Amino acid sequence: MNAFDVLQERGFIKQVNDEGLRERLGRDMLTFYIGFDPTADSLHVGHFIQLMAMSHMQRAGHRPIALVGGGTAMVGDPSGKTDMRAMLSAEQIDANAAKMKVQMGRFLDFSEGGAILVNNGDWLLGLNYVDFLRDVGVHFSVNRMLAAECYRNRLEQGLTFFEFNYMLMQSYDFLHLFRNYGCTLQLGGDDQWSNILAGADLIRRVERADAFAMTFTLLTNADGTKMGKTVGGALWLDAEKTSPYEFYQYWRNVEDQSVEKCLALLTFLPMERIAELCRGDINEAKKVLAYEITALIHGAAEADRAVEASEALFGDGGSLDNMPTTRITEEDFAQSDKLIDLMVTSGLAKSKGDARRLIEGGGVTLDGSRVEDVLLGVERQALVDGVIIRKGKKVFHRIILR
RNA sequence: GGAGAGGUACCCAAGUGGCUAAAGGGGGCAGACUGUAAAUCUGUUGGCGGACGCCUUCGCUGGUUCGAAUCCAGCCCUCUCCA
Repeated sequence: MNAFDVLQERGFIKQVNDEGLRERLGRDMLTFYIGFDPTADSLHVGHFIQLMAMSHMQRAGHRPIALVGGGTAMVGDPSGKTDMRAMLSAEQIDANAAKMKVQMGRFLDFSEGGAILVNNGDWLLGLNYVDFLRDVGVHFSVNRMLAAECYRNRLEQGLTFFEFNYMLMQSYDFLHLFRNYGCTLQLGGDDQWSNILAGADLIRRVERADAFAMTFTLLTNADGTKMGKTVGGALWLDAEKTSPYEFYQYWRNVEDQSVEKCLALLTFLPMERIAELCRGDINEAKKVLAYEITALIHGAAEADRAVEASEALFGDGGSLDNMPTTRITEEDFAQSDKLIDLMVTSGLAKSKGDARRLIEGGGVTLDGSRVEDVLLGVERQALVDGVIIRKGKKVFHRIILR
């Protein structure tokens, strides 16, 4: 099946610069790339959707290049941002890039003849300023750049010349990959549209060759806000930063309206199967969604454990072994046996005041019974056996004295 | 460099001497209703102590005052117009 059709059917495609792309994807093996900013030490859901797209493309026979922006991260993309980004050191960027590659390995086959990983720092950092201006800078019209959507709000907030150059750097990346790997297609999030287009235009001008641009839909909730936000910030793909249980729960709680979209974009289930699932009990479809995504990111074993823990808490049966657990020591217990203190040490409450308010509001349960007394102490023996504190409907924590 | 406007809690935003831990909205958290969904309604949203209480907070540093987010001085930062 044509990779273009697969991506379109699944709802990935937002914009394409040239109608001829579909035909090319059906006829030739194309080399394409997506850039990833190594600004954090883990990928998140926003990257996830792009990795899925790359994987679909690779399965259809095209060659992916994953570009880590070690050079561009030194500047920071101003698109859609309201402030200049914090600048990262070269060491941080390298460390982040290394972690990201491991995560990408779940989606891409980096073996011989497969996907390629490159770092644009390799060619950007050594550029000569004047040469660059003469070779690349001449092809850019400041007037047009300023008119671009991606700079609009920055014109009000203030945009430094430093950041203004980001577009040239990313465009040069595309040109470089075209020259060295025959890369003719760049994919990315829709916020990258201007940057990607600029690169394709550069190739057309300098090399007189076809270059394609395609962007993906942003994963949003029904109300238009970005999906993948959690209390702690982003929903990370790294198990250390977002536990498989939390990850599973996030998808288990996705709003009904988004289930079908997420199944199409974030799992490899066949479209017929997805349609069938969504025609049935949407709540069951959501379980499949959560399981599939978790298995994709963390492996089937972790996904099973997340399901087990969830069933233990929300349904009957299942095992409690996978619940977030805090162990306290005899000294901790000697300091205080108060429930509110346990809630603070386990992270269920930000402060004692917070814990107290939660109890007063009737939001805390200890081993299944609602807590009424703010000053409640917990028995030593109960703690040795392990108590389960529940905050609200969904947040559980086990505490064991040891 | 010159002129003007402004910096208040997670965000937006009111407040211009005591009644202000600081209106209102958003967001967050919790309760009710549900399906671990959405929508809706209610409560809550600085810290510490059982409560009456105490401590810290309105860009920063000093000052005036019995008393300051609020008045004064200096400094830092942001925006707008001019150069």
